[in-house]
Amino acid sequence: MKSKKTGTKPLNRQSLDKESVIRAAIKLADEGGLEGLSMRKLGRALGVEGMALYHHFVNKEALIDSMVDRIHGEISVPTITNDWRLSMRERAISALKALSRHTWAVPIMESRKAPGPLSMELIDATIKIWLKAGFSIEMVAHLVSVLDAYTLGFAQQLRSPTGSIEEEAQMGKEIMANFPFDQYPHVGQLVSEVVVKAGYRSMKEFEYGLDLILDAIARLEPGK
Amino acid sequence: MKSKKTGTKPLNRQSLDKESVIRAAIKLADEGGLEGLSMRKLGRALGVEGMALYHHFVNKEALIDSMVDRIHGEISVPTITNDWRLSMRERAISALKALSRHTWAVPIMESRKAPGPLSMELIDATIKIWLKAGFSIEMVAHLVSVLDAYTLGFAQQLRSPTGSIEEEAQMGKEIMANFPFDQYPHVGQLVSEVVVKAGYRSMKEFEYGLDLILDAIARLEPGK
DNA sequence: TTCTTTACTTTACACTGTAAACTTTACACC
DNA sequence: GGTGTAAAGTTTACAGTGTAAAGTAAAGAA
Repeated sequence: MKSKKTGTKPLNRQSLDKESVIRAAIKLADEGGLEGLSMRKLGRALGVEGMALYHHFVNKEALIDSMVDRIHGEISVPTITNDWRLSMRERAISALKALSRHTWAVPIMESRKAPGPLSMELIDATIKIWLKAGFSIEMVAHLVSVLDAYTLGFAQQLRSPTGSIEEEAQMGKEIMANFPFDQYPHVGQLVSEVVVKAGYRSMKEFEYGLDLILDAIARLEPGK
Repeated sequence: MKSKKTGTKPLNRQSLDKESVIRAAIKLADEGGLEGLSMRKLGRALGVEGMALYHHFVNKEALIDSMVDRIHGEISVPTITNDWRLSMRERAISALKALSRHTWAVPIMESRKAPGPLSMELIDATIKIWLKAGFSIEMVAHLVSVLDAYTLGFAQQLRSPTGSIEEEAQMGKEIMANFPFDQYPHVGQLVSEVVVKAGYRSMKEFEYGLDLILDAIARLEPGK
């Protein structure tokens, strides 16, 4: 508490480093969801007591912040081209892929208190492209909002309670077996004629809405 | 376990009924989020021990299923008119209002194992309108998907960690105060020129994207 | 009065996040 | 070397969680 002349900071032995903790935490969450991630389990996975993690993260929230930022980092930062449509299409598809790899992240992607550097990087590059395409800053806000909302919402809809695709297919059949067609005829039609098909709620389905929105934006392009 | 000739079912004294439990649970979740809702707290709010609730719901999941269905019930079922655009616009706005009243519900709206009757009612009526407008059932699947994804995703973005609007405004100022403008110039521009303004992330912002999508759909209308 | 059914309570258990105090280790400086 | 310091990891503890299992009480039927 008194003098601290030691300029060189002592970097003691450490079996834990932030990066590997975050990686292990994401792995656990991928397997068992966010509620399947506990500090003790995570510690065990790293060969350490749960409390040891508190030397690297002030609390679980901080750890989750880092996890979320790393997911943002998995979304490919759009490169500057003269084709904003292509850039944005790729960005959205990359985002959806990242989110479906880590469905636990979907509900918390946009609602963290402290946006990390990777997410800032991504959003900055995105805005830059819109501006380069000639849209006003107010317009850019609208465009980012609508595209991110659609992507996030679609990813949300992918989150099934079962998890695996096979289980979902199995469940779909069970639902069909005793579906009250007389009560909800239109849902019945949609389920039996469309939903049951493989590929529903797939990347193709996502791209349909994405292109619909991108087309609409293209019609707003300045100078068109 | 043997004979049960008693035709009249004995409805003993009961201080609890499903409906009021669900209402109280929603109130608790509105105030403290889903993670602020515990069986014991809910019991306390109802003047009863937490375990008493398990006579009305097999477990907490079942209770949450009921809560979610009730939120679906707060979304106004679109009425049949000859103007699908108006119906769908109202439906989406009503949905967003319901979701912003109950932000805890957003991440779990579409991912429940057992869709309740109120949500089935709503989706059935919605599909009916699309079909009446002349869209094919495959197309209806696309349209429902894109509109619900956008609505859900926008609601998701409304979920702030702080909760109250005032707190958010306060936080916005703090962020602005030491924002690294040199590092993320474009985000900086967007934040300082658009985000800070009141009304960003408001119903108006939602309607912008909504109309963009509805316009795009209108261009696909059969016979146009 | 006694029996049955149901609503609710009590007790218990394994699990959660994390505060506080402890032990161990590694280096800096004498 | 010895000594001091600080960080890394462990132990213990506490309040809170969902819920299984067993107990209690009250209302109606016989």
